[in-house]
Amino acid sequence: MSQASNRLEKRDQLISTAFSLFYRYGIHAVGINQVIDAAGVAKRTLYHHFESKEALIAATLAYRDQQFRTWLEARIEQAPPGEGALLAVFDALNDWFNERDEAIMPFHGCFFINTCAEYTDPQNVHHKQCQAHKRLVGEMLLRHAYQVNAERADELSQELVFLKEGAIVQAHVMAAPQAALVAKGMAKRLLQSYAT
Amino acid sequence: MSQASNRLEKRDQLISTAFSLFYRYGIHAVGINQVIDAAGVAKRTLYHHFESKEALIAATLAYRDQQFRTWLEARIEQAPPGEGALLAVFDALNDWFNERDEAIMPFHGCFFINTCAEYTDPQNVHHKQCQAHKRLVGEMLLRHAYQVNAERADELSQELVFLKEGAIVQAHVMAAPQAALVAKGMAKRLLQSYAT
DNA sequence: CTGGATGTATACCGGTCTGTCTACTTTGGT
DNA sequence: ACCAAAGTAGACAGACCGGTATACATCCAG
Repeated sequence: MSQASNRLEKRDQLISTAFSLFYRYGIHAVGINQVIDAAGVAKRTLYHHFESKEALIAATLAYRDQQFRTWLEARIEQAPPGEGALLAVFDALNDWFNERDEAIMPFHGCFFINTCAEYTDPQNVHHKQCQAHKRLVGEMLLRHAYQVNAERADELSQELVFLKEGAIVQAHVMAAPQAALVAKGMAKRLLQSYAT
Repeated sequence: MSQASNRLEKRDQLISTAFSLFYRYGIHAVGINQVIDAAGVAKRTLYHHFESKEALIAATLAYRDQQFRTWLEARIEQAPPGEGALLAVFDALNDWFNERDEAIMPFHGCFFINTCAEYTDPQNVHHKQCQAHKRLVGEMLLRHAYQVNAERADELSQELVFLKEGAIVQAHVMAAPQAALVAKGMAKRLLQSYAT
């Protein structure tokens, strides 16, 4: 057993526990005491690793950003490049919504949209961090859109983002896990109109 | 001066004040004391009209549901029926995002999406109330979609809802008020493919 | 003209919030 | 073997939470 890392893992333990609680119950609704109890860690330890709750929130957003983009990138790479890759996004969403992919379970909406809902001011630190995440995901789609239609890649990827966000909201708010399939159908027709 | 209604208006005053605060800062972030201070009302008065904060939240959601649907309905009715009405939705969104319509200012995202983000469990009372609102808005679109393509009205309205939700999220999270125009462009092409 | 509904102001209750502090233990690299 | 880093448990501070209680004022309908 790696005792050495056991110590250093406390930080990650706190982050992943905080993420699970924030994601499920919302950030304001979860107190620091809940986090440390669930993580099985002393309060002092939390404040050893993080200056404040704000810092923990920032770390949680960074953690999820990494996890989510790594997951989506992997799902896309398994598909054929170009159109296949872009449609694979919606298959990935489908598995996410239906909690069929362990790597990204469970589903309680988009953590970043949810966080922006709690910090509605676009100038807010956390809101900005969510924007940065969405920008990176958008750029990911853009790279693949480039394979489909280089001249209109910006347009195409932007429109696909709309379908993606719409699907996530619909799946969460309406508890409609089939939303990804509707969005995929729309995406297919969109791709046809962009085919070169 | 109508002193009689002055009394009865306190309830509405509380609701509209609570809405403004909840909408801007999130529900969990706003305390009951903030609400009564902003409304200029005694705490006893709040608890005379509402059993609890939960009850105030419910009333706030009902108030916004009414306000929003009345506003959107009016905006749609001003446009020619059928396609015009459906496209008018996106013009309305455009004015909302850009805070050009006093009747619906300001813009901090969709109150119902935001509330679902704070109460992620679809079984939660408030989450369900948000679903009900979205269902009513969806039915509103459905009625107009029926004028465009009676056989495929369900499909069409559902797809327009995706564009609408996508636009709202994009406008809020990315602070991109032009999102409504992108969505309108997509909607136009969608309507072409549904034209009878 | 009186009584009940609605309002005011303010103190209070028990609990929880973030964050600090004390005092002690475990661990691992040098 | 030793010391700094990282950990533990838990009390504490001061603010704020939702909600109740007390005591009194205003208003209007029967």
